[in-house]
Amino acid sequence: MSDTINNEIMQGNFIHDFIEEDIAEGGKYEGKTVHTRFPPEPNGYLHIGHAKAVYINFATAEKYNGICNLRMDDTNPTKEDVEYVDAIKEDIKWLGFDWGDRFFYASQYFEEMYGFAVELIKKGLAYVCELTPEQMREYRGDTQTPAKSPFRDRPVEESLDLFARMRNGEFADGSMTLRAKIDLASGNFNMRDPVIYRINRMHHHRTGDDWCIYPMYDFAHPIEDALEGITHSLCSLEFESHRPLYDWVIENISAPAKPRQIEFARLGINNTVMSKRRLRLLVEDGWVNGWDDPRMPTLCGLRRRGYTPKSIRSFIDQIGVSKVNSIVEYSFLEHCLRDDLNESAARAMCVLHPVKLVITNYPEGQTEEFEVENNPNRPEDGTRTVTFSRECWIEADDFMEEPIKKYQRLYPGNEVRLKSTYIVKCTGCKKDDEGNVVEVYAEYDPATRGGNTPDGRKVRGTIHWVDVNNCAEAEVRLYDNLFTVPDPDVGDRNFLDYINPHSLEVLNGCKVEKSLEAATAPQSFQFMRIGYFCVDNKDSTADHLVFNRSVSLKDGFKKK
RNA sequence: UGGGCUGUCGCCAAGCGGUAAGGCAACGGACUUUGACUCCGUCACCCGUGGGUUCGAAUCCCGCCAGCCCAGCCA
Repeated sequence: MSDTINNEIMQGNFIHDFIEEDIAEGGKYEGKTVHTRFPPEPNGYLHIGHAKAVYINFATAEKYNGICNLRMDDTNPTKEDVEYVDAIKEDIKWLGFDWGDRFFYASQYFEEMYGFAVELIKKGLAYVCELTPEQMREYRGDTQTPAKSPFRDRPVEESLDLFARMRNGEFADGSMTLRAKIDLASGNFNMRDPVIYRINRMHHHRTGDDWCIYPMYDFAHPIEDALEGITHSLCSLEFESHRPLYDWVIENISAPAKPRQIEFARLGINNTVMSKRRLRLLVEDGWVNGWDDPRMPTLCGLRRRGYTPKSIRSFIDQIGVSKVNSIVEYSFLEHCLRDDLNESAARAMCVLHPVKLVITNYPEGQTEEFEVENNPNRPEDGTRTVTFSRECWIEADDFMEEPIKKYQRLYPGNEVRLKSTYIVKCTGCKKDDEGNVVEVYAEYDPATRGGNTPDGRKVRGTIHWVDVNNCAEAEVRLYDNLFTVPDPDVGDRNFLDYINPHSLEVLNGCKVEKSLEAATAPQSFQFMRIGYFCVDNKDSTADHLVFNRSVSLKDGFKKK
C-alpha cells in the first residue's frame, strides 16, 4: 500500500467492532490475517460511490495489517467488457490503492464452482429444475404463500446427469436451471430454492465459449471469497438479505474458509446521479461526452474536473461508515478538495472576464519582472516570474463605477493592490455607446513595489491580473451543469436535474499567465465554484491553478 | 402485507445505563498581498414516537410511526 495512505487514519466504525470481535474470539478467526476484497462487475466505470467500497475494503485490511484483493465479478458476460476491467484497474490505482499481485476474476473459478454445485447435488441440496422463467415467477408464491417447486424431489442421479448435460450444451438457453434446495416457505425470498446456475450461451470476455452455464452471484460470490481466503467480505446494504444464502453456501460446500459478510450503507450525494444504469444512459445517449466527462461523478470524470485522489479518500474517510441510508451534501466533497488543494496546489493567476486596466502614470514601453510565490503555504515550492507593464487584464467585476456597500476593490478614488506588484488608485473608466465599461484607469504608486505599503497605510482589496503584453489566451469550458434528462422508465419525469449542483455560465476565453501557455494550450480549464481551476489535460497529473476568490460578484460577493 | 435493516442538529456522524464528541453547511467577529485561507464565537435542555424498568435511559424492554432492501434464470 502506498505511503500516502498509511499516513491517513481511518475513522473507527462498526465494521472494526465486528472484526475486533472476530479477532478476540480466536476460535473462529484462528489468527488469520484480515483479508478483504473489492469485487466490481466490469460493466461500467467506477464512480465516487464505488470509491467508498474500494476505500472501506482496502483501508480496513490495511488497518489490521491485512491485505485486499481486486476481483472482477464476471459471472454475467452479457453486460461485461474488457474495456471496463482496464478502466477499473486504472481508477483504483489512481485512488492510491494497490492490490499487489492479487488480481483475480470470478471466472477463473468456474471449474471449482461447478464442482461445488455437483457436491450440493450429491448431498441432496440442489436439483435441476425445468420451470420456465415465467413459471418460476408464478410458483414463487408471496408473503403469505410458500413457493412451489415441482422438480425439487428429482432423484440425485437424475439431477447429476442433467446438470452434466446442461454443461455439455444439450439444452436450450433458459430451459433448465440448477436450484439450491433450501426452504420454499421462507419469509426471505432469496431462500426459496434460489437458482444457482442458468443456461445462457453468451460469449465471455475471458472464457470465451467454454461455458454455456454460468453461476449466479449468490452462489458464486461466497465461493470466490472462500477460495481466496477472504476473512471479511464487506459489501453494501442491499446484500443484507442475501447473507443467509451466503452463509448457507459456505456451510454446505466443503469451503476452504469461512468468510464473514458485513454490510454497510452505500454512498449517496445530493444532486448527483449515482446509478450505473443512468450514468450509462448519459454516455450512450450523448448527454455527456463520455465516461470521463468532467460533469460525471465517475472517478475519471472527477479526475478531469480536478479532484485529487487524496481529496476523495479524505472525503470517504470523513463521511464515516454506518448502516443508515444517507445522502451526503456535495459541499462536503468540495470542502475535502479545497482542503487538499489549499495545501498542495500551485497557484497561478487567471482572469476569466477580462477588462483592460491602464496604469496611466506608468511609462509606456516599460516592463518589469516580479517573483511570485507558487504556494503561500509552501515557500519550498518556489516562485515564478511574471511581467508587468502599463496595461493588464483584470476581472470585470473587480471594478464598479458606483460601488455597493462594503465593496473594497476598484472604484474611482479607491486604492487596491495588484497582487505582488503595486498599489494602484482608480481614476475612472471608459465606456462604450451602450454604457459597458471597456477600460479602467488607475495610477500606480512606485513606492509600493512588491505590493508593500512602506508608509503603513491599509489597502483592503487585492486583485489578480495578467500582463496584456505577456499573457496567453486559454479556452474556458465552463459547463452549464444544470440540464434535464428524461428517464425512459419513469414516463415524463426526469431522473436528473443536475449532474452536479453547480451551474455556470459558459465563457469564450480567458487570460492566463504566460508561463501557463504550454500547459494549457490545447486544453481547457475546468471551473470549480470554490475558486480553483485545474488544467484539463486528461491525465492524472492535472495542474491546479488557484484563483483564490469566488469568481463573480453575483456568485461570490454578498450584498449587504 | 412475509422476511431483513434503519431512525441522534439543515447534511454526515460519535455515543454501547451516568446525564448529547467531531466534521460539513449556516451565522457573527478578528486577521489577511485576492471578500480565499487561518483564527475565535454561536448553532440538539435533547436523541422518530408512546409507555415501562431504573436512583438515573439516546443507550435496556414493549407497543406504535416513518423510511430503505428482498419476491431477476442481474450483481
